[in-house]
Amino acid sequence: MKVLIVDDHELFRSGLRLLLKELAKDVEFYDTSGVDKLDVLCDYDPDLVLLDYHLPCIDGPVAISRIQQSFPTAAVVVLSGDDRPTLIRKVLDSGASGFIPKHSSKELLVQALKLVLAGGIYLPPEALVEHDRATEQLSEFVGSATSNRETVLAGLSLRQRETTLMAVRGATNKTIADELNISEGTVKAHLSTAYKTLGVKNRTEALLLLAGLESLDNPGSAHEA
Amino acid sequence: MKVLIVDDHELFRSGLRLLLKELAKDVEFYDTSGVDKLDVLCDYDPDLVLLDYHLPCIDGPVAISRIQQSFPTAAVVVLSGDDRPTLIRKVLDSGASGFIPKHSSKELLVQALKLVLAGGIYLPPEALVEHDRATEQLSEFVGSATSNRETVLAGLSLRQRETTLMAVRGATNKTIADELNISEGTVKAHLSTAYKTLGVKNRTEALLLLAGLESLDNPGSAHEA
DNA sequence: TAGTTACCTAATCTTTAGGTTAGGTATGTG
DNA sequence: CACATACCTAACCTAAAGATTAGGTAACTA
Repeated sequence: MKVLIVDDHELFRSGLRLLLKELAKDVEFYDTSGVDKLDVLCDYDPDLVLLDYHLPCIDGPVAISRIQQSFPTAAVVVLSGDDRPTLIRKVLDSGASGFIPKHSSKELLVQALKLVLAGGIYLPPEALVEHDRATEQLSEFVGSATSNRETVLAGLSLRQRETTLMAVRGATNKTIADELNISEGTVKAHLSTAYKTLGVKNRTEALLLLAGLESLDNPGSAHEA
Repeated sequence: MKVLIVDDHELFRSGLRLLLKELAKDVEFYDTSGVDKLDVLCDYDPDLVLLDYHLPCIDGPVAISRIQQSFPTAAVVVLSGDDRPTLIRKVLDSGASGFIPKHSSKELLVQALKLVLAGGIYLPPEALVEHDRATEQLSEFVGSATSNRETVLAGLSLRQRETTLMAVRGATNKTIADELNISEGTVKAHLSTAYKTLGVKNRTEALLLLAGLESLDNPGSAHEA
C-alpha cells in the first residue's frame, strides 16, 4: 500500500511513518512538505494521503482539492491539532474521507485509517458535540419537502390542491368546506380524487408524502435508493 | 469482549455472530430479539451493542436511550437497511457511536466496529452526500422534529406511544390492532388518550406535532376567497 | 385492609372521512 | 352540431376514526 504524507514538519512526518508501520507490513511511504510539490509525484498514485491541515501558505480546502485532482483514487485524511466542529465539517465537505485530531491515541489513528481504507469515513467524537445546538444540519428534509411538494402537487387541479393542503395542515372537511364556501361533500370528492392521483389512501399518508417523510422512520413504504 | 446483538431476525443475528468472530478471538456473544427483554441482561454489561434500528413496535431513538440506560459503558452501534442522511443524523444525535448500513461490506463493518471500540464514531459516506447542498441551513426542522419527538412522547405510556407512532406512520387502527394483537377498540382508546395528552385532535395533528411541522406552510396558490 | 392511581383492555355510540355516482359548466374538436 | 374532456359541484352510503364508559390488574399508600 502506498501512503503519502503531506506535512511541513519533518519530525512529525517521520513519527507518523513509524506509527503507520502497524497499519500494514507492505507500506510504501513518500512524504513531502507541501502541496505545491505534488507534480513531482504524479506517477506515485498513493492509496492514502495524510494531510496536515495547517500548511503554511495554502488554504486547507484548496489543498484537499488539489490532492484529489492529482490522485483521484486516493483517500484523503486530514490531521489537525484544531478539532473544532466547524473545521471538521469544512474538511469533510471538501471531500476528505476522515479527520483525525492530533491528540488522538495511536490506536484510534490506526483504526480510523483502516476504516478509511475500507471505504468508510471517519468522524471524531468532537464533530458531534456541537451539532445539536450549534449549526449546520442537513435539511434534506426541508429541501425535499418543498421540492417534492411542488412536483407532486403539480398533478392536481386548483380545488384539489387547496383542499389537500388544508387537510394536510390539520383542517377538517367541514372547516375546509366553510373556508371555501362549498359543501362538505364537495370537499370529500376533491380529496378523494386528489388521493387517487397522489397514490395515497388518506390524509395521513398524504401528509407523509407531502412532508417528504415516507416514513417517520421505518422502511414500510419508503422508496428505495 | 462482550457483544450484545439486538435484532428481531434470528438469521441476521447468527450471521452477524459469525462475522464478528473476525473482530477478536475472545468475543462473548449474547443476543435478543427486542429491547423490552433487556432487564434480564442487567448483569451482562456488554462492551458493544449492535442494534437493529427497525425493531417492530419501538421507536429507534427510544431503543437507543433505553440501551444506554441499561448499559451506560457500552458503545451502541446501529445497523439499518435505510441509510438516508436524516436517519443517520437522528441516530447519532440519539447518542449512538456509529451507524452502519446493512449494505456495507464485511470489511467495512469490522473496521467500523474496531474504530468504535477504540473510542471513535463511525459515519458512513452516505451521511455526507446531502451535506453540501444544505449545510448552511441547519434545519431546526429536523432538529426540533427529533427532539420534540422525544420530549413529547415522554408523557405517553408504552401502548400510547406504540399506537401513536404507528398511526402517525400511516397505519390504520385495524392494522395497529392486528400488529399488537389487541382489539381495534383498544387501539382507539389508546389513541384517544394519547391525543388528549398531546393536545391534538386527531392523527393528522399528531403527525404535524411529531414531525415538528406546525406549518407545512404556504402553498403557491392556496386559499382564495 | 381499603383506597388510590396508572395502565391495558374493550364494547358502545357519534362524528368524520372517504368512495361512488351524477349533474352542471366551460372548454376544445371532429 | 355532436362529442369528448376537464373541472367543480354535491348527495348519497360505507368505512374508519374518535369519545365515552367501564372492567380488570398491578403497585403504591394510608
